[in-house]
Amino acid sequence: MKVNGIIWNCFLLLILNPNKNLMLKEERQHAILNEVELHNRVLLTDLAEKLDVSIDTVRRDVKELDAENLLTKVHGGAVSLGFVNHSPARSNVYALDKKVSIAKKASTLLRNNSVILIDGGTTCLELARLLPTNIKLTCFTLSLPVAMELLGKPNVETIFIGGTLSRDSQIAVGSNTINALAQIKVDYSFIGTGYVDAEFGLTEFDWEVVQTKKAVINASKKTVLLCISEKLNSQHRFKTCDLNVISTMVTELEPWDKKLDAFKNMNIQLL
Amino acid sequence: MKVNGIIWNCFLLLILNPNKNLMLKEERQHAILNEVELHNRVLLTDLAEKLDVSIDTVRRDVKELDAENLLTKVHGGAVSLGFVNHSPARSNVYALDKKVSIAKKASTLLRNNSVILIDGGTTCLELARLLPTNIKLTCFTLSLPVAMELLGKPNVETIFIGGTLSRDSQIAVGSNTINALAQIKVDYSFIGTGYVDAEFGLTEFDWEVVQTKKAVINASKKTVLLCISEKLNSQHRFKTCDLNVISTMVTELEPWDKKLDAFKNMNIQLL
DNA sequence: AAATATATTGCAAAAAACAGCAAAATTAAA
DNA sequence: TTTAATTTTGCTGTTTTTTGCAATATATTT
Repeated sequence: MKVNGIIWNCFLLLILNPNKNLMLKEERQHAILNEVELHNRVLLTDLAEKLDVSIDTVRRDVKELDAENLLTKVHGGAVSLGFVNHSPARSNVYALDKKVSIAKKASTLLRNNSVILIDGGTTCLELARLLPTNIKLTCFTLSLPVAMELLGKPNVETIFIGGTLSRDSQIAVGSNTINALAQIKVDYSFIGTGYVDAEFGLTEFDWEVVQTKKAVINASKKTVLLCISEKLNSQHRFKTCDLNVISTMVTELEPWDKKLDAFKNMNIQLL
Repeated sequence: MKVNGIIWNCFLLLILNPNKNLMLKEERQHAILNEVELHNRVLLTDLAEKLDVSIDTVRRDVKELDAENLLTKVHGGAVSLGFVNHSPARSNVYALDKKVSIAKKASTLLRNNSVILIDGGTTCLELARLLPTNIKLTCFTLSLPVAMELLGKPNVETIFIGGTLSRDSQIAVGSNTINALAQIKVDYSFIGTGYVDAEFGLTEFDWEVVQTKKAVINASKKTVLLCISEKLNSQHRFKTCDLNVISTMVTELEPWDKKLDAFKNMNIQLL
């Protein structure tokens, strides 16, 4: 009788479990936070689809997370705190240790008197922070936080590429910026990306950011992509470029890691 | 894989069930804790099933464990302690000092759809911070901190004038900046100054900054000087301009204050 | 100004939490 | 061993929380 009940429950479990992906609210909010930290910006509709709940639920979750100061709710979506919060204390950068290791590896590419360009995003910001102090650099940037960081480096001459400022990415965008970029050619540009896929290349959430990144790539002899492995094999709406325009890709993984297999025969230096 | 786990649980249940009476409360709570630590989260219903006790019992257990701070009880289940995010709890408390009154007075000059330029310096930064939120503005700036501040204003479109960044003043300077400024004409520019004197005009410590400020003044129909009274009647090496090119001077003093006597018959609006 | 997208609000169904109570199990004492 | 006291457990009905839906309001874009 009792055993019958157990068998019955087992049966039910077997039948029903694959269908229902039951999720705790906390778990869901955790996933949302993760997504926001990873991509800096997400749409409520995308979240709802990904988590398989109604948009209302996602909206309520985001509202709560915003109230707890864990992210910033914006019209139609949410952005990470780091993007609107200009506090020098970046203790809450997502996957900071990975980004630090990426930045360290990337900085080995630098030579004395190199002319470089550093893009926006938390990984690039980390590079700016960890630039070696023993070599002289001329550094262009269009990111406000990166520029702030570079000002603290005595060995770096910083040139800000002006233009209309994008609120959430905190970088200069628009025609002005693109024109200014057209007039320079740097040795290396270090760029981040919202999403990267071996097949679809680099993609972004924001169309204007894509235009700017394209101009950045054109303004550099070699382009270095800084990207934590979590972003590999993801994609979004707007395409920046194919992977073959990237000279070097830096992740926190060892170059021979299996996760990088898809990128190995693509004429990209893996670091 | 998931199904295998379920089958395995069923099997365990069937085997172990006759012994279930041996399971003490403490033992059960230990099992719950184990499950939570293992999977970071757990549903009460799953626990009840797994441990073959009523949901109420599990609930009470989880409640106790929560009271002992061994896990965190949430609606529908429990999550491990490390799982819940401890909020960074940023406290954005910034003290409003005397410059606020200057900034407030200056902001009364603004009209809807005004195109303005805000210079660097702490007083100008305060203006950026206190810009009214109810009128739309297009705002140029060459100051990094001001730009950061402006990004937080939803009603302000911010354009950064690029150029080489000056380390100590945190503004863009140099030929690039001056060229860019030559191409715009704003309604109002709000500038600070290192030193001001009724006779000698505006002077600065830094030659490059002077060049930039000159270009700013040229790029504006009207120039507003923001200046705390402490700076009145002081001068330095490099001259920016005479006082007669200034349209409005804003101090924290009342316009009729005796300290402003020297500026009263100079065709300058005192605010 | 119209059209679209996003927010807000109220509501109802489902799930979960809670409080009180009685049966069962455990413990303590005779 | 038996009995009484205490704790634990499961059940019931009620309250609260969560969630999705629909209608309305607000915001954004064209």
